[in-house]
Amino acid sequence: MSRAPQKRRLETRAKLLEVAGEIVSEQGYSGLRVEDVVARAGVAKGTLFSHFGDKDGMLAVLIGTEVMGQLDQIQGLGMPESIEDLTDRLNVHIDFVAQDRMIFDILLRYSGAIGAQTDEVIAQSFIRRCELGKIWLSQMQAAGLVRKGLEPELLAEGLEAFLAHVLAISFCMEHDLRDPKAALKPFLQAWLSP
Amino acid sequence: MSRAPQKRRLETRAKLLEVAGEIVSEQGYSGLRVEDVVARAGVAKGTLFSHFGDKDGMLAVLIGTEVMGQLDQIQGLGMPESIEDLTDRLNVHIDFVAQDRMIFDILLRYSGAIGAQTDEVIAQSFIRRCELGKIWLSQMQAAGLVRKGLEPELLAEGLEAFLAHVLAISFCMEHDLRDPKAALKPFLQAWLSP
DNA sequence: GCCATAAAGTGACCAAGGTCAAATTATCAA
DNA sequence: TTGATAATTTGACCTTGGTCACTTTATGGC
Repeated sequence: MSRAPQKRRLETRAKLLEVAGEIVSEQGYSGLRVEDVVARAGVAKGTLFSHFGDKDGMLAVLIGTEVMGQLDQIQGLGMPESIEDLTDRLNVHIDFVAQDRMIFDILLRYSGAIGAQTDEVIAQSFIRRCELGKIWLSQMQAAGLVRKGLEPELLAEGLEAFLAHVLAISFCMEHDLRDPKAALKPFLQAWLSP
Repeated sequence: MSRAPQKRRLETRAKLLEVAGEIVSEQGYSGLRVEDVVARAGVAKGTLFSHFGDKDGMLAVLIGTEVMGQLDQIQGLGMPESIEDLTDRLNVHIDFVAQDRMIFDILLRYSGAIGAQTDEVIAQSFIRRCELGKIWLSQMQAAGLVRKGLEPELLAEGLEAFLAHVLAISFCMEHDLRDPKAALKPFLQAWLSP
């Protein structure tokens, strides 16, 4: 018979994430190397992979946690009171995604069906993110505004794809993020009907 | 002063793509190794990287070429005559994207702004793909049908993201694929207005 | 306390993408 | 033809993510 994950394992996991977060804040996501993480955390390489599957898995948790933290803050403020307010909040995420091309890739890869399966904490993060997306969308219905002066190619592309992602996933949320198959039909109908 | 790329270089490039295509058809995209490609093509590793930058760059050209070929075929048939016809054509792409998770990643990464910069041939491919997406969308406005029985997680996810991609990019096409910034505002307005 | 068993962690090893200084080949002017 | 220069290719070497048989540590029943 199997036993629940023990205290030590949870501590190791937390330590790995803490160290990874430190390195990211020092050198950015693209400067994050598995070897550095395990060295600083004082564990072996295999340990990291036994916790997160692969490097991207760990990044997904890191990024997801950061997004989740933002959502907690933003949602704690209640509904947006103006377009400017809404735009500011949207920009938090746009800036985050624009930081590094990798962030968007990881978010996309681990969101939706697959992301929801990997980690319960992250799944909740994405679900909340999608709920926020819906709120934003309904708020934006009356406006259609977005911050001007988006700068480099990276930002433009990240924004474009990020929005597509939010749009797609906000429809999945009408049904169940874990079952995009079931969400597909209403998604198409809503989009394709006049 | 600089000289134009010479015959030999173009032959080497063509050989690499030909060999890579062979290996993909034998073993799928995930079975494609740089070492195998250069070995079969009879060139050194560095040559491949000097041509395509990285492995994904070569894959983008390969996949882009394949997509472009499909578009040529499909567009050669003229406008779809029925929903079934349209659905069949859409399914060609869905099946293609569903083949391998990697295909979608590459398509996404190299499409849009960045894709348009890497390779003129590929840029044309994406532009035509987006044009076709618009045609499909206008055709589907009256119907909202899509093939049932989409099977594994991979397919569902690939489809979801693929659609999001088409949706976003079809709006970019209203303006200029190379300038998603300019396309963003109308994209949002069209989507968010009642 | 002691043993059986499961959980957690280890680190040598591998795979495969990517780099780059040096060698080779092609081109052109004199 | 030949020397200078640019284009192209080479392959030894490196980096880094990822694997897995094995060791260590914790837990629960007796």
